[in-house]
Amino acid sequence: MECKDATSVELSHALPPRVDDASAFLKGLANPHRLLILCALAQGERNVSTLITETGVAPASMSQHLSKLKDEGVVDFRRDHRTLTYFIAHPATIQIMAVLYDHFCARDEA
Amino acid sequence: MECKDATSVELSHALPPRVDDASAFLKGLANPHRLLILCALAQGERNVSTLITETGVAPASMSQHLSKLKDEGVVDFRRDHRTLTYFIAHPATIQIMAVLYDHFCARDEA
DNA sequence: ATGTCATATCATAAAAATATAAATTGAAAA
DNA sequence: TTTTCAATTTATATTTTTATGATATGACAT
Repeated sequence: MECKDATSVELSHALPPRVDDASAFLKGLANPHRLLILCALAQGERNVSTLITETGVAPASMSQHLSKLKDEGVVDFRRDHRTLTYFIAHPATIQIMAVLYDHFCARDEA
Repeated sequence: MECKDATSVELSHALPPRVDDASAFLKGLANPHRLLILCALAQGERNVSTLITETGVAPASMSQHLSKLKDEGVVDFRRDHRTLTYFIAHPATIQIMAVLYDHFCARDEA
């Protein structure tokens, strides 16, 4: 059996034991502000101040969102002098955003 | 510019106006029971009783989950005699589940 | 018309997610 | 060592999500 792509058979047999992890990961992305943050990070790494400016999300809220994204392994950060630089750490993130783009942006759909 | 796949440029420019819709769609999938339901539906259409048996989700809860999935356009149903047959209505759903499979099942990752 | 069965809806309670304001940390400049 | 600044943490209120039990709907068989 091929294992590179997911068929409906694999989805229904292999995914169920992992639905908790998978849904936790999806929950990490399933918020407008976090998607906005990830759109910014998709262009390249950003420090927190920049993310706050670019997205308009309030500082405390930003910290909480970044913390949640970090907990789920979606992003990671590095310390540069006294700023924290965040970046997308998980390849699945970009893949899922690509599906969203295809669905909501590439075609003109309500 | 190519439009078939999403680059980081497209993600950061095209997705932001649609983050509310995109995150609503993701929220539809971001629950263990709903993922379980979708895994069953990935094998083929199912009536509600079958879904209840296969997933172990309680009837009232099942109705609410199906209702939410329907609201987001993830699934749709058809009436057969006196049972309702649900099926996956959105192609993006399978694509996202395939990404989850790749990430959580194809590789052995914690 | 009555009963049965599949499914949905309602009402409610408990848990999780989110935003905001205030206080804290901690690295670096002065 | 005091100040400053970036970012986080804490506390709290609001909203959203979810599960459960009870009730309702609606198609079909009797």
